[in-house]
Amino acid sequence: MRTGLCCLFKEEKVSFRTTTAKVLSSLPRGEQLAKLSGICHDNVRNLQLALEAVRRLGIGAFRIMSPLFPRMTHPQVGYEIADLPSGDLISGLLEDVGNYARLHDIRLSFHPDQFVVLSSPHPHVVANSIRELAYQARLGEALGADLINIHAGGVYGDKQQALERFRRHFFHLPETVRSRLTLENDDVSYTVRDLLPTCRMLGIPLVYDVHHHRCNPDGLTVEEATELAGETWQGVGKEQYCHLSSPRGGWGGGDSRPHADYIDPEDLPPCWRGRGMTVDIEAKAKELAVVRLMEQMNQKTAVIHEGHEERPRNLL
DNA sequence: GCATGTCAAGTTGTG
DNA sequence: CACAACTTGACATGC
Repeated sequence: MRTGLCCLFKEEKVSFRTTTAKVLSSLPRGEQLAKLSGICHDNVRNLQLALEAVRRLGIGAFRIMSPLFPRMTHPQVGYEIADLPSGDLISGLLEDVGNYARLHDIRLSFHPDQFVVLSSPHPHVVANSIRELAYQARLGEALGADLINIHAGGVYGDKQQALERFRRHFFHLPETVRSRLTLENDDVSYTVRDLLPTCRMLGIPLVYDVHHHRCNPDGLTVEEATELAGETWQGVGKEQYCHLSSPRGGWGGGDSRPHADYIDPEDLPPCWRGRGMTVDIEAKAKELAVVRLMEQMNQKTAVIHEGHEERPRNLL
């Protein structure tokens, strides 16, 4: 089992810049592109720093923030890397980062946010979603990221019809997106059981979020869901991907959806240990939470193996 | 300097 | 019916 960090750091000196469409709109095009160029350049350099930190900490995967290149697909102020004054430099750096990730076996992924909805009945929503996915796929190509993970989206009163629209829209996606796209069970609408048929039909993998599954159960056990989701990865020849988090206020009454700072080791499914899989740790303490979980697992493993510490990552 | 309000986009569920 | 939650800053603005 390899652990993954999501987007940000708590203590490491890595940060990503952004800007807004509103601010950009007040500038002439030339100044817009100059400003964006500086931000994108800084962000790619920080992505390199992020991967160096991830490697140093023994983390095996990193989820890249969607706005690495902010507002790139915005209808008014959108742009291409080639439009930026430092475009060539930025493209070169992107390639370097990708090579670094490959060299050190750091798995990279994208997770577009809630505005990407392929099941929507509104054509403009779907069109915007496709544009955003194509942007993330271009970055994925440049960086060697094998995963763009999304949710199935809204239900609109009829889940089966919404999934049918999802499948129809899937075929309008460029191959660069289709070969990377994965579907994740969410905490209000779509369960593993809901998504499996669509994943099988389209030949796309299912990212199993065990916290969402516990908030939004479907009759499958954690072990069954892990196995069934795992089968969808075998067809595409990629290592299974899962998400793990702990509820901020515990599993007792109240809303258990908000994420806690750290992972309660009790929430880690025992059947995940020793399994060939990547597990993104969604916790507010970011890299501190990933490191703490790995330490706790090592301690447990060390006890099991009577004193042999420093287990290789893939045996965790 | 520091505090505060704002930020492209969708959908659902709550008050 | 309006608004917060998803994730969470970072930035621009104004004192």
